[in-house]
Amino acid sequence: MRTTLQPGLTNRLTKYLRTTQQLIEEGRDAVSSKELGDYTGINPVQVRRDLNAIGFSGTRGVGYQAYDLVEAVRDILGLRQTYNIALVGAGNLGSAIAASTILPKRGFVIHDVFDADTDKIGRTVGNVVVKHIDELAKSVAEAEEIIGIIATPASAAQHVADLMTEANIRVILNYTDVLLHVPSHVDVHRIDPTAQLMHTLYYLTQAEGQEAS
Amino acid sequence: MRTTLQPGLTNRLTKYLRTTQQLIEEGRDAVSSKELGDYTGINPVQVRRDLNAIGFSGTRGVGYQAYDLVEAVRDILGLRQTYNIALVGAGNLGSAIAASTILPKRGFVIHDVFDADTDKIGRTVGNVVVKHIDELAKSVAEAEEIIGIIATPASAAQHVADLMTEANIRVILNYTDVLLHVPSHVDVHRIDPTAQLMHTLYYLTQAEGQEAS
DNA sequence: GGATGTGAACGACTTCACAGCT
DNA sequence: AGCTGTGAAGTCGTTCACATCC
Repeated sequence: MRTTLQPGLTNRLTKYLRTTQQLIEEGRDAVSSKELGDYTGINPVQVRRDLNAIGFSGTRGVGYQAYDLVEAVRDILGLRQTYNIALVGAGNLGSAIAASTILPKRGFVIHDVFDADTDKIGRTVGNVVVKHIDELAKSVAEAEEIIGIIATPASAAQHVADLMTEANIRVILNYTDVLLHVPSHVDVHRIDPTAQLMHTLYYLTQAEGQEAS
Repeated sequence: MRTTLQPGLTNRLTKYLRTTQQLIEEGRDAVSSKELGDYTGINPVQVRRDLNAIGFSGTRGVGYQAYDLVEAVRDILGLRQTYNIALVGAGNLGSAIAASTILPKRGFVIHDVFDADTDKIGRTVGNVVVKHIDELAKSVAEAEEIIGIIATPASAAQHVADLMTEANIRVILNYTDVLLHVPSHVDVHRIDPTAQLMHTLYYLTQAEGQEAS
């Protein structure tokens, strides 16, 4: 009986996963709920409740076994498989994304890179040769890609989104500034650094205002 | 009596702000709570409650006046001022960030760009001349910067974070993959595209598993 | 008709407090 | 001593349903 987990829980589990993976890289063996709470901004009690909810136990006085925790969460979230990604845009941003280690470490592989600029076709970005955007549909089908990243100039974003939709891409990561219009079965995620900034700055300026009292 | 808004609310307000601004760019005049809900993933009822909570009213049968809404939210969040940002890392990623329109549109200005590579010093990135990382403390003080962006290779990230902390930076946007250790008065935000991916893919694969029934 | 505004019930998250293991 | 595990109370967010107004 594999019941679907609640949205909030899956969200938090991914955070535990990322921070624990990184603590392991630092050589850590066990992690406490307090630590996970500090790094993720989630209440320690909530952390314990969540890990408990997925049937994972720690040892009192010590914490949770880091490696086991990672495995347990990956199992629960079904993150054992690798996903191929189609990246469109081979400029500065696209090159940076293709070269980054963040995606591969989490089981995502930039399998194809596309661009409309014929000068860029054939160049290598990351480990991948840049293809022309016209080949997107074919490549996406062949590599069974369901995730697309848009790292083009803003002016091309909607067009690329349309191409991706036609090619049966289901999830789009949008690094541009434009609001994409897509069918409801396609999930768009914006990478917007200001979202977090605005939120934080509100509290920062509030705090400053109160320091006078 | 300017009471501090609840965390959840400010978070949601920033989302309404961004999408409304972009709808305005598309020439839209009025927005409905349903639309805002669709684009932000927030329940329309919640949208109405939130706008109500900050004392902003729409017109029934029509929606909310887009321009007025933007102004109202900016007032409430105190986002009238402009913030200068210190960006460290003038490689592909740093260049892309400096050239992007996302930040300036929201009142953030990349005022200084730093790098450790002497070959890059003096080059222009975005509209800014790259300085050596040693000048960070001085520049940050002069421009009264409280926000720093780390767009360096992962190996340099912690060192840069230390420099920023010493220079009195209060908010750090971390584009690298490493877990930064900073004093508790410094806010670190990770730009991690996989966070949203993992969450979405969980539901996508769950749904596929159930299509058979 | 179409959208806002709002009461009421529900569910999720937070927090306190404390028992229990190592 | 330190950290997990958990009951219970309180707060916040979500959703349904429907009245209200343009």
